[in-house]
Amino acid sequence: MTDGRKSRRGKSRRRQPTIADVARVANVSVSTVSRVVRDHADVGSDTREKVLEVIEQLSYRPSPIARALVRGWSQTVALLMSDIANPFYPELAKHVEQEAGKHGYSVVICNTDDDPRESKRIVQRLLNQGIEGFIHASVGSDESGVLSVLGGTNSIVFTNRRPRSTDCNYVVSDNRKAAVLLTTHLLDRGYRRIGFIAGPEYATNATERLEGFQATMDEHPDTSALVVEGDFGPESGAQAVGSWLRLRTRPTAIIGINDSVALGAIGRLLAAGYSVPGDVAVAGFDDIALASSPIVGLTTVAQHIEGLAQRSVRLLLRRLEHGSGGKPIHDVLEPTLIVRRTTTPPNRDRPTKAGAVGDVPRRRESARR
Amino acid sequence: MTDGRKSRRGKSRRRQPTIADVARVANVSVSTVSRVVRDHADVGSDTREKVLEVIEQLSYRPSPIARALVRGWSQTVALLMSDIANPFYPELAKHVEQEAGKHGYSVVICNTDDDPRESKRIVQRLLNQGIEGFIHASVGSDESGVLSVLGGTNSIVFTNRRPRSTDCNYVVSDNRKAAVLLTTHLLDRGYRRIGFIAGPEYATNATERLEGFQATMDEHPDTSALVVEGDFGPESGAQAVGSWLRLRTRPTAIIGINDSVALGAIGRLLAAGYSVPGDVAVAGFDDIALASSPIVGLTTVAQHIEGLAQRSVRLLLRRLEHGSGGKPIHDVLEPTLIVRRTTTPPNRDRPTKAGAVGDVPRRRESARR
DNA sequence: GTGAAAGCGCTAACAT
DNA sequence: ATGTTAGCGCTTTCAC
Repeated sequence: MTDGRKSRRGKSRRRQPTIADVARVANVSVSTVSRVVRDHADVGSDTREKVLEVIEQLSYRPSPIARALVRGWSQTVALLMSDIANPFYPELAKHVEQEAGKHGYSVVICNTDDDPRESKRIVQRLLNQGIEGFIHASVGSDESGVLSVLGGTNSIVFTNRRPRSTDCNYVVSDNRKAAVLLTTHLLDRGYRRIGFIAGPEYATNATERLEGFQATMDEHPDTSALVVEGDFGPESGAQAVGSWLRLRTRPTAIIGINDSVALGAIGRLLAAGYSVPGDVAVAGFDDIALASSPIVGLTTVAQHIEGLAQRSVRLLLRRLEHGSGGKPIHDVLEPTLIVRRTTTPPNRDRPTKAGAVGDVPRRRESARR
Repeated sequence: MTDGRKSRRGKSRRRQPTIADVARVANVSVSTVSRVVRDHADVGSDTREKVLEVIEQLSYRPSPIARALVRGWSQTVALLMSDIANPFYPELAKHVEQEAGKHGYSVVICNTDDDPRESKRIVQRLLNQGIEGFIHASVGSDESGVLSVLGGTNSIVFTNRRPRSTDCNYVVSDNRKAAVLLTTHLLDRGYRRIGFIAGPEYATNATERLEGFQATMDEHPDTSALVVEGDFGPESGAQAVGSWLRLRTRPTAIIGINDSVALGAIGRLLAAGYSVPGDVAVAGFDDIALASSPIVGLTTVAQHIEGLAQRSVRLLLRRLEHGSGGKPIHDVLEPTLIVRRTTTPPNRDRPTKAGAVGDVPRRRESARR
């Protein structure tokens, strides 16, 4: 039964033309068509011409699945992150997607919720679906689990959060230094009692930032540091502020483990009637888009999200395509301090009377009503 | 040559065990293994036991590629959006991903930049990679192009923006009504001169909102409406405000086509020395997470992002799995007005003196310094 | 330069 | 209940 017209699955998908169809119509063999498609040499120019014509006419396109089956790859990588709702990640994802697209790869995006079991499951499922490579932007305690499922370290690069194992490929920014820059800035501005809203212990970017902060504070005996732990969401920023508000000796400046947390902190401060930066200065990390909005004008340390994304993708694809080329690569980018309004009080000698985020000299009395 | 040990490609990938390996070790046929794997009936419980054991032992996992090839599907769908950096989309994506994951599907996320040519290319590439279904959250003028590449309407559902063609499956919210609700709210609050920062004409959600706005304004002769067009980004909000600021008769309330635009508008207002809502009220659409932050407290109309996502996914999977079950489905969700601070001036009779976003009664004089 | 044929790893008739 | 076998659409030796 070489008819080839077996009954198909229930779906009445219009059958796509196959390489065999092209071959038949063009009156050549499938291998010739295959050669043409793959731009292989050894094809008579007139033959090639004709085949190309038929391909066009039938609007044939090679099946990626079949190709993947026989060649062993799928041109798809996955981007793992703890929470896509955290603004940092979409920005990262955007650039990852762009860079991967340039190389003909698609990107699957997955949330891990920082749950090790879930991460493992996700990786399994993705592997099952033929995903070849992974960019993990949120390693936490799931590291070894993921690595074991992957059966190695050659199809994954970590970014944003450095993995524990030094055996892995990763692209991160120098978080410790970022914290040093930021803390120094605050100290220079005269702040002495600084609150630090830390991240979870399993996240190395968080612990490195905390370390940089503490080291810097330790160098200045006349300062005092308050540290509370949170996750990376705005809520934990709000909670931290809530706990500090009850203290007699509140911090005069606050650092959030990232911009989202800082924003959460600011929200809570405003809600409680404090002005930022009039009463309390606030800063974060990452430089998400919102940080530069006049609404907030958040002082922060830029992570160069685009660079992180591009380098991660390139590194991954290199690994994927040229195999395990020797030692793992560790790419560490320089952070940049960006000073904005939330650490720049209008009058640095005394708190403002009415200050609030967005409060600046007025140009007119009012709008018409 | 049934040896099966042909020389593999350059990559020294550790060969994964195949179904044949399992069959050999377990001393059964491949079909039996296949049956076990697929949880098919007609397998002796002891045989099944043994096979399972071998599978475990060899840590065998069926190749998704081969499976996709023979079955014709890949368990992967794509989510198309104009710009993942626009906060609305990550929130949508998150829920889409969650819902799809529940059904064993992965989601590929792609940016179209609202570029018809690019959209078409993307869909082609994805199709080439074996993606089965599409959720298009940003149809614009690319509709017919995409549809033609897809060769039909059965593997795509539109959401967020209604497609032109009524032949398509879509899940959207009632944007016209949303605008009516919002405009009415503003009118009720006493605002008469209202600026509307519209979206591009190719986006139906934008035009529907505009239409609802204008219809409502038309019902009140004592009002005046200003409309400028923008895209969906904060920048266009800022620009619109910029242009209105030069007018003698500025709007006293502003509606952004979405929350991002509204935020951009607020930013510009603050930067120019106006207070929100003291001098100008501002509102948006969508109710992104940030809208509810105390920093902004943005009045908006909720789109119920989660519902949109869930219904879209379910509809798509139903279409994908049960084929073209009759007529296209049009799912329209009810919007909800959410009134917050940006349309609730502290004192409604006259503009406040020092008001600004985040300005509320203070509890203490100041923080210590 | 071109074609025939053997798979890639799996599923689904069709036997038995 | 289990095995045999013919493909899925493509790539890739190996002949001619």
